[in-house]
Amino acid sequence: MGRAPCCDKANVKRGPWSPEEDATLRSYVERHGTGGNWISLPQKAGLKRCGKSCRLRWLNYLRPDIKHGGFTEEEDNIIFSLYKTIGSRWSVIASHLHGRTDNDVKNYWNTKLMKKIMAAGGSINTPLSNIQIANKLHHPSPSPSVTSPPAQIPVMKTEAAFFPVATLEPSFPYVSASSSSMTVDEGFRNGYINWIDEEICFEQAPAFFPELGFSSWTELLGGFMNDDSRTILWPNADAKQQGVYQSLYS
DNA sequence: AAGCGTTCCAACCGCGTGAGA
DNA sequence: TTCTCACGCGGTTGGAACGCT
Repeated sequence: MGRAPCCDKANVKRGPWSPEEDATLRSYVERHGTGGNWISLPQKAGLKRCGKSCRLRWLNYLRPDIKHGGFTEEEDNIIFSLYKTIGSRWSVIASHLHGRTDNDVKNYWNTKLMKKIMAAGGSINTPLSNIQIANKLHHPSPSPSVTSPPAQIPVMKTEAAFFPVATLEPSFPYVSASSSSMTVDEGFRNGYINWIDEEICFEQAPAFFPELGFSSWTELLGGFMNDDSRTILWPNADAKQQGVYQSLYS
């Protein structure tokens, strides 16, 4: 059984928005705000649209602070840098670009920037995402893979247990400066590890590898490697001082 | 000018999350 | 504690616009 639809599809208009609909929505939101409820907004505003559709139209197109037009080189650099650090978390990336939406950034990346970078000889190595790690737990495979997992894998609750990303943000970016990077073995020896939940690290980790599809910590950490494949993109020192990181093999 | 393939982006879809009942 | 429901997100799709032959 599928998910219940958010609205009556038969009675709502779909497809491109007309200028009249744009005007109606803009006028309504400017006068009344969203009221914290997009679902009921279309009816109040007199639009035959799904609430989700209204929300998307407003956020991605009608909002007054939206920046339209081409991306600057500075924006390119920010997107590329963040993508390499955190992967396809478009809303986070967009939050670093004033006036850009996640949809904008995602489209720009998929249609232009990625090709531009590849054409320039760049490599696009992203961290092994939280979802990918968690996906391995729930969908173990014999051979490790760093390709994107199938969409919509229900792993989010597990993800939080593995990677306390929320604890780290907004100062989460890994540092890759040579002074802050080290080999995997050094990392373990020095007791910097890890992002992984304490209970799992200390009590369950060794048993996890076959199930996760990894044969070692090194393999798991491969997704966080620098381009030279020998050093880790390492979390910053602040996070360590905050006690977020604990020794695995101390 | 017509036909075809490609690119781009607005919009949709379905899921996880979190607030509140 | 459990359930419900709206929100926000990332992935995907459809079709208009564009470019090439």
